[in-house]
This record gives sequence, C-alpha cells and structure tokens, in this order.
Amino acid sequence: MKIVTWNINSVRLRAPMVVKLMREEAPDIICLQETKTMDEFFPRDVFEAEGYTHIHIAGMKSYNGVCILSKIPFTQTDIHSRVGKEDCRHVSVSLRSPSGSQVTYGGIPSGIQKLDIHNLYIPAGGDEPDRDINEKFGHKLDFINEMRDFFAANYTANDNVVTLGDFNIAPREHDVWSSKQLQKVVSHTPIEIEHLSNMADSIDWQDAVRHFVPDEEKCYSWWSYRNRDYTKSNRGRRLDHIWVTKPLISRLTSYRVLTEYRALEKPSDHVPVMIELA
DNA sequence: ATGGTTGGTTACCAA
Repeated sequence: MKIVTWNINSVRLRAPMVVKLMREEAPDIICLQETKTMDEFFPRDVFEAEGYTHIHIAGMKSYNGVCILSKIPFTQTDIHSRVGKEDCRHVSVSLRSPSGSQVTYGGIPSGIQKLDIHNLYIPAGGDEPDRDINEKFGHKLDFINEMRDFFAANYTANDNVVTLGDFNIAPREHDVWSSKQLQKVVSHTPIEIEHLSNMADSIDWQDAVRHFVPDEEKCYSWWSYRNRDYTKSNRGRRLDHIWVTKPLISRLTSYRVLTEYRALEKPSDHVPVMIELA
C-alpha cells in the first residue's frame, strides 16, 4: 500500500500534477494540503476518472483545505475542528472491516483489521516565534498540543495508525540546510520542536522517512519560492512528514521524496512524500 | 537587516 502526502498549494491549479502522480506512481492513498478551494469547486471528477473514487474533502475559500483521495473504500470519514476553528486543517479516514475480519488489499487479507489515517495541515505560525506578540505562533503551538491530546485520548501505541501532512516544522538538524542559521526562524525553533516531540510521544509515533534516511543525511520536502534557482543554494527544509505507530514499522518497505516535482513548470513549493507498507 | 515569489481573491493576506 502506497501512501502519499503533498502540500499542493491550490488543487485546482495543479490537478494535472496530481494526475501525473497518480499515473506514474499509482499510490493507493493521496493526502493533500492547501487545496485552497470550497468543496463545490474541488476537481473531484478529474481524480475519479483516474480510479480514485473514494474522496474525503474539507475545503474552504482561499485558505487551507485538506483531502484524502483513495482507491480503497473508507469505512469512516471525519472532519475535525481544531483550536476552536473550522479552518479545514485535519481530516481522517478509517479502513476497517465491519465484520471484524481483516482489511483486504487486492482481494488478499492484509493481516490488519483496522487502519486509520490522519491528514494534518499544521498552521505555519507567522514570522515571529513568540506567542505573546504573534497569535499565529500561539495557534500553531496550541494546534500541536491539541493533536497530542487527541492521539493520546483516541488510540494506544498498539493501534495501526498513520498521521501525515504538512507539519510546518523541520525538527532535526539535517531536516534544514543550516540548523544554526534557522534557530530563530519559525519551523525550526526549539519551542516548536519540543511541542512536536510531545505530540510524537502521545502514542509513540515513529518517523517513517527517518526510518530509512540516516540522521546525518540532509532530507528536504520544501524549497521556498523566494529563490531564483532552488537547486543552486539548495536551502530546503523537511516540513512534510509521515509518521506511523510501532506495529506498522515492520511493514515499511520503501519511501520516496519526489524531489523532481519541484522542477516542474509552475510547481508547488512542496514535493510529494511517499511510503509503502507491506 | 532586508527582500526575495507565489496563489487566491480582487485589494491585500498568508505562506
């Protein structure tokens, strides 16, 4: 089972790039962030025509917006409001057998009876990393705390759960081009990293990409638009993540960060990140 | 310390 996360930065503008991803990589499940459109304008038919007939959307005008596109049917879908706002930053789906038998995949029992997927678009947090003068930063920290409590309240570390999305935090030294120069830059500050670490502790989340990529190796999923040539300076950050619970670790068979998508004509500033679960 | 670019909406906001 291939699962992708991608901040698409306007799903209407870049639906053709999603179709390219569908045709070339054939993921089973694609989770998008920053779709930036109301549900009535979501290009549902374009994706249905590619075989992604199970679509769960939470969109709004202009900002945010998340969705899950799937070849596999859902048994439950939820839209979660976070930090008292209906701002379309968290959707989830369940894949499970109502009879209690195993979820089948290609007609074959998977050995799993239940798998939940949570797609998150964590607030970017503004420019100033101080909640007393920047309420966006406070919103970001509160959002992460709420996710920590949500996971702790709804799951145990033995459940099969995936959470992924644009977390807007690059937590590790080699998730950024220069950890030293980004200490006070929102996305890499110690306070954000500590909050994200607490969220990870909730049900012992495991970083699926760092499962494959050594700690000392640079790994990025985002490059700013504010550079003439993103390849020259290569000042990237790993803002997009896929986490799995411990029972799924032994099923992880591969990962990919599709960096070539940053070089397309009119690209998103984020690239797709994919894992494969046996 | 500053400004650099993009998307959505449509006169700036968010990233």
